[in-house]
Amino acid sequence: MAEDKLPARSEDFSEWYNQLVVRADLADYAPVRGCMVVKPYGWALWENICDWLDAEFKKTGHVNAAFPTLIPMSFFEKEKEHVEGFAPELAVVTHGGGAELEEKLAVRPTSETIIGHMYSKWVKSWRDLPLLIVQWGSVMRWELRTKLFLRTAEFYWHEGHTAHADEAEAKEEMYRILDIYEQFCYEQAAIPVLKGTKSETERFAGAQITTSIEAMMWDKRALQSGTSHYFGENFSKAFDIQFLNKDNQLTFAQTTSWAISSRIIGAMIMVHGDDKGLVLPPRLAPVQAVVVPIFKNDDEKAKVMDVADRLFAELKAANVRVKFDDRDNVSSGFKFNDWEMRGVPVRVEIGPKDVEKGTVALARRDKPGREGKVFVSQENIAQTVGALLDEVQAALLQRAVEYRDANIHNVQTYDQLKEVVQDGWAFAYWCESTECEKKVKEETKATTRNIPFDQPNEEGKCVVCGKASKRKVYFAKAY
RNA sequence: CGGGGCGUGGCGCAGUCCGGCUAGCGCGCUUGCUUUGGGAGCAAGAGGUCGUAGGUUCGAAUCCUAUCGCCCCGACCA
Repeated sequence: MAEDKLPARSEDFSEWYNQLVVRADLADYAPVRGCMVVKPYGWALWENICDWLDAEFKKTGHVNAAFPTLIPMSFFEKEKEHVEGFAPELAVVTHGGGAELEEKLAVRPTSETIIGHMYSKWVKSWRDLPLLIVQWGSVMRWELRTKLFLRTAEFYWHEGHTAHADEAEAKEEMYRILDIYEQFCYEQAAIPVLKGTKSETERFAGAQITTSIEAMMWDKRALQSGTSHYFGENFSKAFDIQFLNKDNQLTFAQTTSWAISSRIIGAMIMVHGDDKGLVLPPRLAPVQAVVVPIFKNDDEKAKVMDVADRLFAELKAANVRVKFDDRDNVSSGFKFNDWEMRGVPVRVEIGPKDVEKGTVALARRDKPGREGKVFVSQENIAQTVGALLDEVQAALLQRAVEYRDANIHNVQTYDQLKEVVQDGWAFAYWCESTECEKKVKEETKATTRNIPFDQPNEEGKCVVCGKASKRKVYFAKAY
């Protein structure tokens, strides 16, 4: 049954990923080039991600709204850098109702322009600020090479767009959101991320400052997992977002935008997954525990089902997201493998021997095979499972932190840098010049990921050119 | 856009060079019986105008022409 197994993660990481996404039932290939269909299981995972973030945004004063999918082409021309950044990947609607349109419409690749246009109508007084709006939806970028969740032509996300009266407040907003993203990654997704500022070349088209969280995948490549931008007056000038301040002076608003996309699902796959399939962090897993009954004949079945039903009900009553696998057309061995492929954190196995002894077998997904299996009492099953879920959540994060830290290397020389980025991340002083950054990219394919905020106030030498430099940056090959 | 590969039941493929009978195989699917503590077995079934259009021929999955699409590697990217 070799064809039932995934390709080994260590043999062909890319193929492992491609097959895993489909076989874990997260998504399927759509009939449109580069697009995916997110299946119910994948969407349930996405909803759990969105629910947590949505609650945090609301706690911090944000509100949700919806803007159109289609944006007049002329809007893109208003901000020079923005149009240069996005024009190549726009999908454009040229016809409507059977006739050619007078003005072509772009399918939104991001919504700064149309939201900027509306903000100019809505912002007249300092009393209208801050304006803190989040849009949940999808956007489209005509990517040349796509991969499910990581880079598809259409992807799902939330995009926050805020307008503020002054610079300090806008910057505070940018950092506040980045902190929420960081907290989400550590506490919910069990993905350790590194916060920092993007270099000028890696900056969002039209931003003055782009901050990001960067995560290390299992193959040690970096994945930008969330971004938060400060625009200064770039967009408010382009779209004329002006208000009268308390001193009756006409002032341009300060704006920000920020996003986490469905790409974060790709990050979870590539950080936690193993040769048996997906491994989901308990807090976000659509199914946290699955009950698998095991029996040989009708007599056993009756006894086992009776207990399994009871345990299932207890777990459900304790608000564990639990599933009862009562399929009678597949063997229990098949079910074990099936739920492992889907990444369910805890499996509760109940067979005739357990019924006799008053036990169940608990298998934790992060430790496959016998190592992760323990027999526990049926008493207080919800408590036991709940504690195990917490343990798995913590173990996943710890493993990911250790892996990340073991593969980031401080480097002093350019030769060291070149070697390290072949299979890891390099952390080094950099003079922040585009030339040095470009040289590294051309010679190693590694790019600067971000410059961490908190750095000791020390002076070093740029790892590329040797010039005096104050801050260190992460270099890594990125997705 | 440059290089490479591929379109044949739901999926993965064989057959194409060298045209020939009713287009095969594995997985999956349906039904039945036996099974179920790590990917079960047997039996009987359902399912294909061979990417599309045209041409050559007594006869085309196979040869010719055109066309569409997909995948992989590179350049670009959340």
